[in-house]
Amino acid sequence: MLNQKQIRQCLDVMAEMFPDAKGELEHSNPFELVIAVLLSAQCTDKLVNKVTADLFQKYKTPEDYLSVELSELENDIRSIGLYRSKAKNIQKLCQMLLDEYNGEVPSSKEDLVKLAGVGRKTANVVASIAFNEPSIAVDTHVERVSKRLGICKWKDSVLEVENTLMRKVPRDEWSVTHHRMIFFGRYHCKARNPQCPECPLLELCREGKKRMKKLA
DNA sequence: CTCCCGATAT
DNA sequence: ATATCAGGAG
Repeated sequence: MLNQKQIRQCLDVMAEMFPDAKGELEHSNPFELVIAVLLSAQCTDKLVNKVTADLFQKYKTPEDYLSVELSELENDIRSIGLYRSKAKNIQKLCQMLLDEYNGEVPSSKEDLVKLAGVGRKTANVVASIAFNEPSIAVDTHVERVSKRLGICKWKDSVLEVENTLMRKVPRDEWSVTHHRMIFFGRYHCKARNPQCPECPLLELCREGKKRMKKLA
């Protein structure tokens, strides 16, 4: 397990590697962001952007999403995986916004997680990006990177990973750290073919050293 | 825990 | 061919 100083080192190296890491889901308001993040489950953000380019032209408000048949909305997001449950959740979410939040996206995480199709990870992303609330959303990348480096334990749940990161990382760095860990995981510490040989963090990475030994 | 599920990289 | 992709609900 990494100590505080080593974790600090990880954050600094990631900051150097990805100085302007930020969310890559295209949106122009909180409502579009919620839809985009909901769609991004088990799917690349690149594909989400391709779909939302047309989607956001056609649907501007919660009422717009509710004005069409479910099958039509399914069709509009078909190229994204899990499209049936996502389409259903979008309509349910829109109805909830109209019924309980005056048609506006709520800004608190407690309210966000109540929305259909919005779990803890999505709520954290929306709260962080749209409402500037410090958060560390733990997605597959953040979880994998944290566990490989040894910032947390292998069997930790995503909630435990989130709590550990919030304890070890200064609050005012939560949001940037979240984005940098995602970039680090997406482009360098990749799930399939991690770039261990050329990794500046190899010396303090438990999993990295294990992989190098196996490679030799 | 399983299921949802198409696109993409390897 | 198959693992993986900014997960969440039942």
